Amino acid sequence: METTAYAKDCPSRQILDRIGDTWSVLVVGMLADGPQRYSSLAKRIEGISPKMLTQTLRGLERDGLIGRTVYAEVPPRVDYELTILGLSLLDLVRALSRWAETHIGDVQAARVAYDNPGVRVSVSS
Amino acid sequence: METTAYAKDCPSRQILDRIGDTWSVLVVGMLADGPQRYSSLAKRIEGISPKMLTQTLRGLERDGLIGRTVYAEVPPRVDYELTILGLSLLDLVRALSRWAETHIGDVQAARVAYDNPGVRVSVSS
DNA sequence: CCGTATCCTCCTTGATACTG
DNA sequence: CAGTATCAAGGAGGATACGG
Repeated sequence: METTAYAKDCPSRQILDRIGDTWSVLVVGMLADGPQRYSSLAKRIEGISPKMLTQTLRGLERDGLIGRTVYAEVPPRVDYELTILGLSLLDLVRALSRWAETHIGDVQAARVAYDNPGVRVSVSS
Repeated sequence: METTAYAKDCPSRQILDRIGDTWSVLVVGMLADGPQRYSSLAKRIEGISPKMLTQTLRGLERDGLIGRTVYAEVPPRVDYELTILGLSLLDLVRALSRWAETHIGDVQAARVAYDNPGVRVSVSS
């Protein structure tokens, strides 16, 4: 029952959980372009609901990956930006992207092979 | 509705999905020690159910990350091992671990700060 | 403008019993 | 030994209406 003492404490798992989260990665990617407001992020990240956007931003802020600045203006204005730590994570995400772009071909080929057992490529007779 | 054209096609997302998966990472980590049988993995990965183990192994196999070898013996014997591609992914996972170990302190400190607003560290008066 | 509150649905996972 | 089949439960996420 108590199962995975591993999953909870392990630093890698905590980071993986964040990095494995779709919206978090997208938000960090967007903020790579510079500080942005809530509404800007909402518009640019297609398909995200206010609930998920807020939830994602709070999580990233809590982990010290992004900063949140409230301007005392009317109408209200809130900017989010990457922290140094967030920029460092961005590097990591980009390393991941590089790996993905390099190897996705192999993965997809493997999938095709797995899904079509016994089929030879480009051999008709 | 159709939302994220992004999420589905993007190579990064596909790899992230795999890497973000707890059991997949654990299995890959176990196989870093060399080829192993199903039962060995089941025993060493605490808390995993046969269903999830099989499901995870199939997924990794389909993506070309691990190989599966069946020996015609009695009792049955099946070995799993990392492929070259799987070893490459292992490198990536280790890079992630390194980042995590390096920065987890910052993240945890940020969390404490976030969860205890206004509290100053080590200042009692 | 920047969110929060609510409801609801699906999907993943877990537990467990069983088979080739 | 190496899985498969089945069922139930929980939580993550989407849609949406409303508040400061």
